Amino acid sequence: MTQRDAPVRTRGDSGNGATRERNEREILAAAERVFARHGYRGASLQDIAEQAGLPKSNVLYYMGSKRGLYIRLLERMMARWNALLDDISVEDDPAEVLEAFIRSKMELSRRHPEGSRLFAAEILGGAPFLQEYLSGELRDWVQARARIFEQWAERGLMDPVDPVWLIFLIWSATQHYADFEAQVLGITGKETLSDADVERITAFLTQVILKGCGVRSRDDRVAS
Amino acid sequence: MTQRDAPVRTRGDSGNGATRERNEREILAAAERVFARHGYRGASLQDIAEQAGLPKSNVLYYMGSKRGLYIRLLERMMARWNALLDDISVEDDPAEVLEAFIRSKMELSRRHPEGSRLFAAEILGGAPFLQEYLSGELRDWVQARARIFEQWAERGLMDPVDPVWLIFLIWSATQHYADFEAQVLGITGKETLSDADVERITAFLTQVILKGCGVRSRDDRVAS
DNA sequence: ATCAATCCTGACCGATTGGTCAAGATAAGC
DNA sequence: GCTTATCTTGACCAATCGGTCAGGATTGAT
Repeated sequence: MTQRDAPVRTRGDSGNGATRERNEREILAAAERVFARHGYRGASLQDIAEQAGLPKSNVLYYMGSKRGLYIRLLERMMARWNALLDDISVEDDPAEVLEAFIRSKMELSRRHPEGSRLFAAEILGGAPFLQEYLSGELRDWVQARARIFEQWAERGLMDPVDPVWLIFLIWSATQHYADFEAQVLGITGKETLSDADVERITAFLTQVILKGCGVRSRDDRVAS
Repeated sequence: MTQRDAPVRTRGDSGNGATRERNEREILAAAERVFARHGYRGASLQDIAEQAGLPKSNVLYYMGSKRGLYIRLLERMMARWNALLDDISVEDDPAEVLEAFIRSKMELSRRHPEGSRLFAAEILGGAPFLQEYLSGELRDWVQARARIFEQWAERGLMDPVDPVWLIFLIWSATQHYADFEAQVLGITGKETLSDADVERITAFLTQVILKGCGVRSRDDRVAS
């Protein structure tokens, strides 16, 4: 019952510190795959350990517990997410902002499909570990964006659509290609989605959503 | 290893047949909840049995095996899905068809949120039980719709957008409110989505998607 | 070379997993 | 009232679960 100290590596990170780093990376990658595929309960440390090429004990040595490993993965994904949430202002061009919004979200789903699916599985299961984040940080972020969208609408730069539903629309449409990849591939008959496919999808979503919201570029504001 | 016959109830379904029916319904409902929340691997028969108010042995008596129960639930959900896939023709009005498409998909997600999440969890896990369905039946269905959308575009009734991406857009946007319910509620601060909320969301999606695809009603075809 | 800290892992733990089975309870047909 | 088929369930099984721990291997500083 004594607390096992997390190994603190103050110095000498070269040498075998490289092993540690590689092992941790391998474990995190394997765990992300397994948790994404089977959810928190359905994932087994044995499975994760095998995919990481390590004995199960070693996984626990590095990560402490299944729960801790899972939370660490969630936090890593939230960090990736926050990294692309730069501030926007009412003065920005709606078309540019929305396109950048769609594009960056699409890139995130593409660059980290397993993390995206891990997040999806967490929400699907009722978000037991993320409820605070959703109704706290993320909620504030959404509210802030929503207010800007409304101001754009007041200035006639876009239709007066409900900004929160708009954000959900963009999230769902972009996340779909990571979370439902199996469905997309099965229906299209492709084995993978190429960069060109993703580019076409991004362009399609941008076009439909911007047009659908009546977004006018700042340049042709006069010509309604 | 002898095959356990599925109890065949040829006659006398009244009387205690009602018990059977009620038990089966209860088990299926409980199983849908548990599988949706935790995925196939993460769900436990013990949990399902408790939620159904029956001993675990009884669940196995009715359903045979975990795998069989899961497949039965998937098939029930596919049946619900197929029930609203009525045929459409090039002669139909694109605006009407697309709105009905969005609306019926939205209603399905609302009426059977657990089933929707069960389906989502299956796809998230790589669709191990549904791959044939996806690359078979469903693919054909999508291709057929896609061809009609293209013909509408040729006739100038809508923009020449890629019809498959359009179908995915509608699927993702509507399914989002069931699958990511926890996120939607957390961010909006609501406890549930009311009928009025759903109606507003449906109207929003219809408006944005139809406008975004440049759908013109058959009536004002002349006035482009 | 020595010593202490860190790393690594096989053996093991109680709990839980999906599934089996035998035996008792219940109901229907004659 | 008896027989037969269906229903119900606690006891039980091997396998796997997350986690612990002792102790050997490895490493870096001196």
